[in-house]
Amino acid sequence: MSEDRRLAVLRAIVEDYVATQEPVGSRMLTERHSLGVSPATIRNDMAALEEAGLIAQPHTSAGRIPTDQGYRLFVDRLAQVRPLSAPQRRAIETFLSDGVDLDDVLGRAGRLVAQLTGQVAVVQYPSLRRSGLRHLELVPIGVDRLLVVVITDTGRVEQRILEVPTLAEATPTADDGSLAELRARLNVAAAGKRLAELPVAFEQVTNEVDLALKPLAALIVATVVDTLDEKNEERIVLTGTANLARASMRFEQGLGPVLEALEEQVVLLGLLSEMTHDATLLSQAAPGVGPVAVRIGQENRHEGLTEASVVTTGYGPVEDGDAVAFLGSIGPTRMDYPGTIASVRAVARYLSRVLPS
Amino acid sequence: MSEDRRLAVLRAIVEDYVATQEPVGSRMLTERHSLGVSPATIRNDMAALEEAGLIAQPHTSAGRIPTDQGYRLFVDRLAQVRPLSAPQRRAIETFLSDGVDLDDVLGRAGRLVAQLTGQVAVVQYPSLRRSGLRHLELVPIGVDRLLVVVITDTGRVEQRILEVPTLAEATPTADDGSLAELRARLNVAAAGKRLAELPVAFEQVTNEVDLALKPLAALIVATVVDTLDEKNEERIVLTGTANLARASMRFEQGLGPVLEALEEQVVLLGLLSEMTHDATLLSQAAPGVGPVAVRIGQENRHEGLTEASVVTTGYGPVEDGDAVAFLGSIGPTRMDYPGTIASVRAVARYLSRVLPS
DNA sequence: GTTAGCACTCTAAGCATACGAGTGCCATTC
DNA sequence: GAATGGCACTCGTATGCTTAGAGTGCTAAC
Repeated sequence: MSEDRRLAVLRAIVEDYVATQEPVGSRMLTERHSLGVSPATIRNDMAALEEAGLIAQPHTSAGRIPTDQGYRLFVDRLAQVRPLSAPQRRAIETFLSDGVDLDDVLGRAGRLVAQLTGQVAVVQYPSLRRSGLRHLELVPIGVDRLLVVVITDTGRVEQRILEVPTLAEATPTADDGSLAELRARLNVAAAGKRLAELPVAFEQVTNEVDLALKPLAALIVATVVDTLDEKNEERIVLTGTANLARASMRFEQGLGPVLEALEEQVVLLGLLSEMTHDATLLSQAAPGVGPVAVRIGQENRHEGLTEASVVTTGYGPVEDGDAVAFLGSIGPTRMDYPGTIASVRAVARYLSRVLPS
Repeated sequence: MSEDRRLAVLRAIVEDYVATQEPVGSRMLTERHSLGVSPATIRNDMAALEEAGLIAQPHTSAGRIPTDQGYRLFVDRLAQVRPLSAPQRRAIETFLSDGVDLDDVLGRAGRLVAQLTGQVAVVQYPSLRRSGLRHLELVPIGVDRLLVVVITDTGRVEQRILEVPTLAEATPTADDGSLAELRARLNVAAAGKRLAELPVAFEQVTNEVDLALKPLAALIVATVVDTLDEKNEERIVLTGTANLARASMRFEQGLGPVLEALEEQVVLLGLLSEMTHDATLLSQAAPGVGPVAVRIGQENRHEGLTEASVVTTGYGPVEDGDAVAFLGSIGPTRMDYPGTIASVRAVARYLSRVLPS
């Protein structure tokens, strides 16, 4: 009994099932794929595959469908990379480079992935902590408020309004002059640093600065640090939710749980960060391209996502082996893995190229 | 035949149908509501209501369900305002005031509406054109780029990166000094103006400024104007899409079309702006509260929304009779209109109060 | 190791029946 | 004239039954 043919059968089952959405039997298989053997032989192989937990039958007299483990094996060893067509690539590139700012570019990236994969796209904004600070701006508003604007080298802009009831009293000289000084000092201190390193750098500034400015400086530093707080630092865009509805029949339990899971950004963020660090899930790191991570069905620890698979990859500059941000596609376990992987990877690559440098 | 009782019957039908999701017959009606008449009488009334196009029966031997026009009449004349409970109000207020910045506050508002109504919430960011400019910031990036940050008095921050290949040449003095001057001039010119009026004000600055700075100034002005361009100026957040799935059975045609419609921001924006100007759809403008607009089923011109109703109201400061932005809730035609209206109105009110002033 | 044949299983589809909720109408009552 | 009780009628849904077909597992032959 040839091991190779068994795997060929598994691949055929996965491909057919993904294409037709229906359990595939031994006869169909021999008809559609030229395996060179009879249905009976296939049946034997299928029995073995089922024994190995790679396929299963929904009910006794139905064809086979791949299990999560079957998909896993398919993705890891059987899937053939199918690069996008040249026109597709060009479309991606031009569409992305038309973006006017970060919001726009990431929005476009999401729409691209959603359209290419026919699934839900998820795009994570560049991590604040891993970004560098490009500029810190302080804008006084009225008499007792201060707008703190943080601009990263990845193009993210975060702002926070600061109530400074003591702005006028404690720093009577805090006209634009001394505020400008403070701004200049902070910017110098932050130059070239990553945002995660800022607290330390800023502390020094707080110490060096005029006594009168100290409380204000401390407040500003606290705000910036708070802005970088784990909870607030990540931001995610979802696109293509409508695609889910079109594929709703593919979810046994309805898409309620799936939508719920997707709506909880916490869940998504957890998922993404897990996938980043889980090396065993990384698949086919082609040369020159970041690895693509795939999570299949139950591998997502989340209850609402047991019937879904997630395909992600990093984009943007890579630092310390970790990419700055991630994007991916989410769909039913029975998805077109090669196509999804190719799309996600392509968009990520062009996105990295287009992003403000 | 009492006209009053007929309307009472309509109200009862709407309320029962919304509650049970099933066509309501004459018997049920007499059992659940004390109308003081027999089923036979109700049947006569129902025949009249059907004649008037206010109710219909899905099939010959089923109960009646309200038509879009039936809901319309219910909303306009029969719905009783049901204010939220005191704890609910307090919850809204505290939850909203915990927001740290505009993004956060509007996100919270969306989640509130979604949770209160059990439907999809839509929140429009304060219109840029109707906002005032609080501050315009110019940040040089590298040698040939300029980051233009526009901060409105409604708390919105929009940024755009400007490629200025001639920054170094055309304005060799364009160190921080002359840039600061330009910034100062622009800010002075813009003081107190609404963003829509900026182009005119800025043109003057462009004329007054040093010859060397002119091209740069023109470029900046063009960028700001472009940022305010109709297409880019509006931004919308959707929340609670998962709620749709839970109510998916209420949409005959599945929620595919609905999700598609919601995902097209253009559609939503059109809808919102139409509703703003369509006075005939405004319902019950209670004293001291902005009017709430309701669109029912086919009244939404959009194909995907024929089975959906939209409830919106303005929030934020009112200028020239128009609110600065809108928020609302979208659900199946068979929704709890009084509840939805109350929730939307309440959140809008507190939102207006909490927003940065 | 592969194949053909065959009995067996189980689902989906079709169909006929029965049930019941609800209506419309008419004759009757107040 | 409005409200009511009674009654025949409609029609969708649930139920039970049968059938067709796809697919399997097993065994014996190649």
